[in-house]
Amino acid sequence: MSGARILIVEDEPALLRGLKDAFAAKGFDVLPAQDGETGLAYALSRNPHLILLDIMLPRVNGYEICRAVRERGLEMPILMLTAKGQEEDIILGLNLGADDYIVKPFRLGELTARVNAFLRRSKSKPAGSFRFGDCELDLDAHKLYRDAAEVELTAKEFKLLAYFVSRRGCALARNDVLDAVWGNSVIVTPRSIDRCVATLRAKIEPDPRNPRYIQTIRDIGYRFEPGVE
Amino acid sequence: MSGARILIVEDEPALLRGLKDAFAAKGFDVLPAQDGETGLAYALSRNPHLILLDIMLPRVNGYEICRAVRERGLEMPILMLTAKGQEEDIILGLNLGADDYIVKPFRLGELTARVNAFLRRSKSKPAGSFRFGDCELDLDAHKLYRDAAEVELTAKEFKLLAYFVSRRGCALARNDVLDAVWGNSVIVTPRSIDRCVATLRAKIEPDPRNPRYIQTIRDIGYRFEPGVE
DNA sequence: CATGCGGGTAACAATTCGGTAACATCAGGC
DNA sequence: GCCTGATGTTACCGAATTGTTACCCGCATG
Repeated sequence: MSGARILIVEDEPALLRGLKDAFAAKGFDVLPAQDGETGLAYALSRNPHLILLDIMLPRVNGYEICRAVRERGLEMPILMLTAKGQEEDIILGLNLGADDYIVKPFRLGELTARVNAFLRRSKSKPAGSFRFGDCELDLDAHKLYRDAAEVELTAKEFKLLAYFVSRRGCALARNDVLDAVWGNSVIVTPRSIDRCVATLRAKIEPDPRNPRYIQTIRDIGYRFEPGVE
Repeated sequence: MSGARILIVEDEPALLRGLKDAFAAKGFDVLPAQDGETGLAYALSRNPHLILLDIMLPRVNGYEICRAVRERGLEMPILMLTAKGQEEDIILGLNLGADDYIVKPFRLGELTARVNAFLRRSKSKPAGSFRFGDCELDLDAHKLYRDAAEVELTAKEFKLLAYFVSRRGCALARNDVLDAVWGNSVIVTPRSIDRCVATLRAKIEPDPRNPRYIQTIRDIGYRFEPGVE
């Protein structure tokens, strides 16, 4: 998480300095702003990964900054940081597109934990690994393990399984699967899906004749259900 | 418009009920759980779009649920909801993969604003689900649950029920139903509708001979009435 | 060039779904 | 209360969908 660029907009010099030092010490790249105008300018021009935003600011207040940022389609997390603890203020802030609303005085530990929580979420991590039943799909290494033994998957099978995993629990129409796994430009018989599903089942299902993970929905397509073990 | 599915895990009956009613009134589909064990089972099997999680729970506590959910690669927002306001608790919760940590007592308005903020941010726009009586129709998974038990629906039945749900409370002429569910190109006997309605009733009505949800309007067609509880 | 493999198609079997028909029942008009 | 048309119910069958097996084509490799 280190290396993330955080914009901190806070007009009180002592607090701004404290926050700046604290986050810088944790390895963040801090962008400090002492008033609303420069804060907004930074938000729009420097593409911070996250914004800590005081509300009571000279020139442009935090609400306006929040709205302006969202109006331009920017979607980085915004954490409002303020002494105004009235419920209406909080709701207003959240409805303007803020993601969190932290009331002063706050503890630094909690603040950084919340910041990390948001950065963790916004960091896209398509890779990783996923476990279901006695299988583990390693998305980084492109490998499937079953009971700690590696199972060979062909490229198509892997892509299909990865797609299933990413949309677990959802009914997937044949056309969606075709678009996502085969690509919408290629022209293949829809039966190719069934074929590929069959080979996948043979490799991951405890009982391929009675599929448990890859269920078929007649007239629709398939659904991948890791389920509860 | 069907709403997002929210899992609420809370052991105090009064609070659970209050939250359930409040969110249901806002159009959410609420999945209530009174203890950690069922909460975890729901979280893993029912794919909620967001989880409200009490920490102090009988059997399995909120931290464990949170960790178990994240370990399986599930990424829905988790909002912890608890009386433990110590900074260490908050940090622990957030580091375990929770997205927000709300200290009791809290205001309902603030809670719903935070819930909305997270749902707004979640990228995919799921179709959501819809609850009526003891049934829940999951539009994403193409599944129907009745009393937490899955009921198998055929593709036609599902499409018909989904259409009914989308036009709940309206009188629906046979021709409208035919166009919407069968497609205006296919030519079928109007009786096919009755047939399909009959099988649907058998699956969702408490007393299929005295339909409560799918009412027939003589000489017109049908009307789906989820009713109030 | 043979060989092996990935993966797509074709053919066949098994299953299920959904339409239709036929009969029963119900509701409303007279 | 009877008649009539509309809807509920049941049974059945054709057809479409999917599972399964076999085969073929293109490509990489030695």
